[in-house]
Amino acid sequence: MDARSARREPTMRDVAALAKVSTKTVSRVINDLPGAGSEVVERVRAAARTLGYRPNLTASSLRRSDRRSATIGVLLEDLSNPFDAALLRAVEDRARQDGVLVLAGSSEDDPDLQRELLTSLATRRVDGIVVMAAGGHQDALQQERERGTPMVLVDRPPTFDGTDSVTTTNRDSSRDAVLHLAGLGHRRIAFLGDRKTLWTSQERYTGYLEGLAHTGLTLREELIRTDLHGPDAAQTATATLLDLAEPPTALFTAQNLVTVGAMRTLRDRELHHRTALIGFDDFPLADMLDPGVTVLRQDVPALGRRAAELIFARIAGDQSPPAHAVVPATLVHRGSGEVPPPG
Amino acid sequence: MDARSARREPTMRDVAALAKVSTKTVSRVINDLPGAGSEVVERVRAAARTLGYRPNLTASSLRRSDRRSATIGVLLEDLSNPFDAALLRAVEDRARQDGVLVLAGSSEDDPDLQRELLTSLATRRVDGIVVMAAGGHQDALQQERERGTPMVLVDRPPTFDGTDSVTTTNRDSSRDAVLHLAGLGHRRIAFLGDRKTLWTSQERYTGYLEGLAHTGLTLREELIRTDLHGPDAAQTATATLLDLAEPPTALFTAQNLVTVGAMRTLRDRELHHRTALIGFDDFPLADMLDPGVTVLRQDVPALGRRAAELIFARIAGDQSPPAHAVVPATLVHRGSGEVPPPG
DNA sequence: TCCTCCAACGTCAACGTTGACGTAACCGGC
DNA sequence: GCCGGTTACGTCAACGTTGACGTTGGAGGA
Repeated sequence: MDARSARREPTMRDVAALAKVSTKTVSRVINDLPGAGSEVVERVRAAARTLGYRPNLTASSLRRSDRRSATIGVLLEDLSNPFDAALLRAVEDRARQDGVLVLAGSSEDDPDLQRELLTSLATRRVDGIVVMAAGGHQDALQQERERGTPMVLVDRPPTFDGTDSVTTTNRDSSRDAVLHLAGLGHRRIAFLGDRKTLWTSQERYTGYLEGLAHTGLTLREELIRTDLHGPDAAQTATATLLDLAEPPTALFTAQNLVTVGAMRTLRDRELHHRTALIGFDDFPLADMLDPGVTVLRQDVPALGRRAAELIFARIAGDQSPPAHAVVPATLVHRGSGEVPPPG
Repeated sequence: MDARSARREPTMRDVAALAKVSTKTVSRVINDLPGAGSEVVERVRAAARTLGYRPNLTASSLRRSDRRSATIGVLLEDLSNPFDAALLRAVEDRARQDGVLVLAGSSEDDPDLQRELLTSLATRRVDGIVVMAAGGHQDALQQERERGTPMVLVDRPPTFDGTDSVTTTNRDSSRDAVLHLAGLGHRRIAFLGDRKTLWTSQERYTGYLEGLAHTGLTLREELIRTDLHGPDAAQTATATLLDLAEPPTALFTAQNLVTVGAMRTLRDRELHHRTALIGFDDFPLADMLDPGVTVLRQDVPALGRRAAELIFARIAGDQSPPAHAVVPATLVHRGSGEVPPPG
């Protein structure tokens, strides 16, 4: 019960002394290496058990030739965000298979903070890093990569060469959403997007444009709202859209919280059954609302799994050219995206 | 771009050679210790910069007298669960202040898996552990604690002595919810609970009983449903309740997913405006539903912050008697809990 | 002038472990 | 009985860093 200083952790030397062998032999037994007789193995095991010996991985990885720390870093934007949390969990599940533990951090989408976390991981000599790149420059990531650290980018691709990535079909799926709305007869489809610096936002906007172009709709600048930071901004932006002389009949909200904000305004104005809405990113209870919210659902576990597979392949020494995996998002029809235009 | 084996990480020796000083002096400069002249400091800094030197924390912590790894472990039930994710994030935020990184793991509420993760953390010599104890025995936790590892339990208290904990007012808040419902005139208040092995479930059930007792309502066994594992079980359980000859007029759902399941059934039967509902644990969009869902909201960030404060105090050597912090949950009125009994 | 003291360095060993290599004992074969 | 090979150990040094403890030179005081 005392402070940890009270008891000293037993070392191989202690075990060796008790088992009356050399530390090297203890090492062999602990690591299941050949070169120890069965009787000695038993003696060492017994000694380790009675002392409560547990190997010191930091010492081990310092000395080992492969230098593995059996630890990887996962740098996301915000661990409390359900999207990020699901990603982390998927990576963790894969890591566990290899007995690897995960150091997790939130970059807050701040390149400086990300750089700090990156060096923090580096000083701990992690075997690899899975990272959701913060907006703005990726200098720190590139530098880390050029030092040879295995790295995989998730959700957003690298702006430099030679690094694996796993992303969602942001552009194609956004286009599909617009096509779906246009197919119902909507002609004035608004776009509400997140911070423009985010790659995903840009892609989804591009997809929106492609959707318009494919259906021969003209782009109306007044129907575009970007840089919406959180639900409140989205809520007021939606209000300004609905106040237009010719308001949109359908909304494409390119991010989770933006969708929520837009929904609030529609609901306040009792337009939720008369204005179509498709959101990017699924969220819990989207089906319980009235109408159910039609969304583009990302396969987050697949995203994480893929990223984990890639990083572990690189750690294992895979030298193949950089992979850029793309995981499809699917349109989930729940009602809000199926509201027809008035008239 | 090659494998990491290509380039060797520069060490203090390399920096020392370039700056023409001893490694010890480099150590002094890196750690901002006195005993290095300003000119030498500059030379060493320059050398470190040109070589891209970064200290090796594993070697450092192996050698240092305090043995700090500047890393703590956080073992939760499921990192992808929003509750757990918010907890992790709160701990991370506090940890960052001390330059400490967080090793995160999901125990799946499985004591064996938790034990494995625990030894994984132990071999990495983490400075402390924040853990959401898995149901069943806490032997592994107790053993780890008895070895002297600083430890704080969150959300569920220890079944052994001498360890800090942070929990929510499960019992009192549950009682308040029942009192609130009874105050509106409800006489048949059902209880729907999670796995009975969970301490939180038991507490919430006890609070329910206290609530009944305080208002002179008699306990009706047929209104109790426990061991509901996820929304589906809750959904069917709610159906059986509503099929009773004398169905409940109010539901107290003691967990997140149970609340969701109950809501689905109420909605299916179009009883959501006629049956009162209070749930334990808030969830996103609870206010967007119709009616808004009245919940007992736990202050998850406070829970995490408190746990982090406790663990860092212990790591810093705090020897005061075990603390058992309790964070209040608050009743958030949104409508579903304010539905009066029929008649 | 000499001695003390301190700042600014350096030397050495050790943290717990493992790679490289040494060695003694034993086995089978001729 | 000797030789080559193998098995089961042990010895030693090193991984990168820092604590303990030197050493040096110069400032300052008596």
